[in-house]
Amino acid sequence: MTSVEEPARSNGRTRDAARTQAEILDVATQEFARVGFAGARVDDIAARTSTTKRMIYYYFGGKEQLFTAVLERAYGVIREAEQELDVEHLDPVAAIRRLAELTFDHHEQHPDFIRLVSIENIHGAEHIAASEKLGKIGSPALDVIRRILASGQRSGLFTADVDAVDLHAMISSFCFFRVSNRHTFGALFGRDLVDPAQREHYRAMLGDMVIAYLTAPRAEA
Amino acid sequence: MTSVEEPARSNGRTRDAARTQAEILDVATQEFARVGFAGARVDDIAARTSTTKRMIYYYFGGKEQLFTAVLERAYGVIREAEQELDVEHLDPVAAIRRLAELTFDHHEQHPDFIRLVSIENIHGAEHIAASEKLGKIGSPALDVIRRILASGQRSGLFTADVDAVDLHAMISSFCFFRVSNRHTFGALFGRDLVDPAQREHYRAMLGDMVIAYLTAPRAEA
DNA sequence: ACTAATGTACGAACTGGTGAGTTAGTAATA
DNA sequence: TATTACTAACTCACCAGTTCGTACATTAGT
Repeated sequence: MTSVEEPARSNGRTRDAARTQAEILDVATQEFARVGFAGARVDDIAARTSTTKRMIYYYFGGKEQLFTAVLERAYGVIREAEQELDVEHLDPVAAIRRLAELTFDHHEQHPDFIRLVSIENIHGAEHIAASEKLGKIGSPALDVIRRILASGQRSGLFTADVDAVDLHAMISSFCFFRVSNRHTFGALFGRDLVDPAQREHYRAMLGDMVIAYLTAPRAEA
Repeated sequence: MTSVEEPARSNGRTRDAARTQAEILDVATQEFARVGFAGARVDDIAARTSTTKRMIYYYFGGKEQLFTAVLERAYGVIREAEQELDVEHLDPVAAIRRLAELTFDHHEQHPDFIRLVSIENIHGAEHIAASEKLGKIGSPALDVIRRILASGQRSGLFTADVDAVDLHAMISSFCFFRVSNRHTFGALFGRDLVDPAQREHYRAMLGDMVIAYLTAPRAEA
C-alpha cells in the first residue's frame, strides 16, 4: 500500500521508509501464512527482504506487533473489496446469491488471508484484540446483507428468521472451510474442494443453499 | 479419551508403558491444540506429565511423530463416535437433521480436536499424509449420509443433486467454522457463536439450512 | 539376571531481540 | 554554492535465553 514509486531510482537502494515497510509486510504475510506465528522466523523474514532484521524491529517493534500489522493490512484489503460490493440494484434473491458468490470468489482468491485468520484463531484473536484499528470496524458486507435481508423479509420473499450476522456466518463458513480445510478434507475424503473443475459446482451449491434456506416454506408456527 | 484410569495401581510410580504413553498423548493433545505445533514445547509437555521428556522420545521418536500420534488418536475418537450413529430408522428428512445435530454437538464438544485439525491444515496435512493409520480410513458418517441421501433421493423427497461427500462438507463447514473461527468472528462482529444461550438457535439453523437445501423445489432444468 | 522402562544432565544449534555505529537525504546558514 | 548540522534510514555483530534431542546411569518387574 502507498508504494511511493520514486520514478528516478530504477534499480533499488534508495531510502524509502514506506517501501521498506511494505516489503517487510509482504514477506511477513507470506511467511506467517505459510508456517504460522510461532513457526515463522524473524531472521527468515528479514532474509527474504532487501533490508535487515533490525528494520523489522525499527518499524514494527517486534514479532508480535509485526503479525498484528500483517493482520491489519490483510483485513484492510478485505474491507476495501467489500466496499465495492454493488448488488443492491438486484432483487433480494439475486442480490444475496451474488453476494454469496463474491464472498466465495474472494475467499478463493485470498488463501493467505484465510490462513492468517486460522492462525489468529488459534491464538484466540489476541492480536485483533490488541489492535486499535481492528477493534471496531464494522464490515461493509454486513451492512449490505442487512439491507438486502430487510428488503427480502419485508416483501415476504425471505421466510427465514435470520439476522445479517448469522447469515454472514453461514455464507462465510462454507467459503472459509472450503479453503482452510482443503488439505485434511482432501487427505481424508479424497476430494479436493478447491479443484478448479469443481469451482462452479461449489459456487452454485453455496448459492442454492443460502437461497433455499432463506426462502424455504415455513410450515409451522 | 482413553483416560488413564488404572484401577489396580493405587498411587503412582508403577511401570506401565501404556499408561505413560496415554498420559503423554493427553498432555500433548492439550498443548498442541493450545499453541500449535511450532508453538508447543517438548519440555513443557514433559513437565505437565508425571514422566520425563526422555519418555516422549523413547515412545514416539520426536516432536513431529508425537503430533502425528496425537492426530491419529484424535481422529480415532471421532470415528468411534461416528460408528455409534443410529439415525437410519428415521425418515430421510429427520435422519439428516439428526445427523447434522449430532455433528454439531460433536464439534462443540471437541474444540481441541478442531484446533488440531486447523493446525494440521496450516501444515498442509503433511502428518496425515505421513501416517499409515490415517491414510485410508473412510468415515463411517459418510456411509450413513450416503445411504440416507440415496433413500431420500429415490423417494423424491430430496431434490438436490448432491453426493455424500459434498453434503458432509456443507454440514461440517458450519459446525467447524462456528468453533474454529469463534474468536476472530467474535472480535470483529461482537457475537459469540458458541454462546450457550445461542446454542439451540444455531443448531436449528444448521438443520433448517441443510433440509431446505435438500428439499428445495427445483424450478428450472 | 536380564531387559524394558525411566530419570538426569547436558549440549549444539537456534531465536528473538538489541547495542552501537554508519550512511543518505535535507534544510538552514554562511 | 559550499558548509554545516541534523535526523531518518539503515547495517552488522552479538547476546542471553531457549529448544530439540541424546548419552548415560538407574530402577522395577519377571
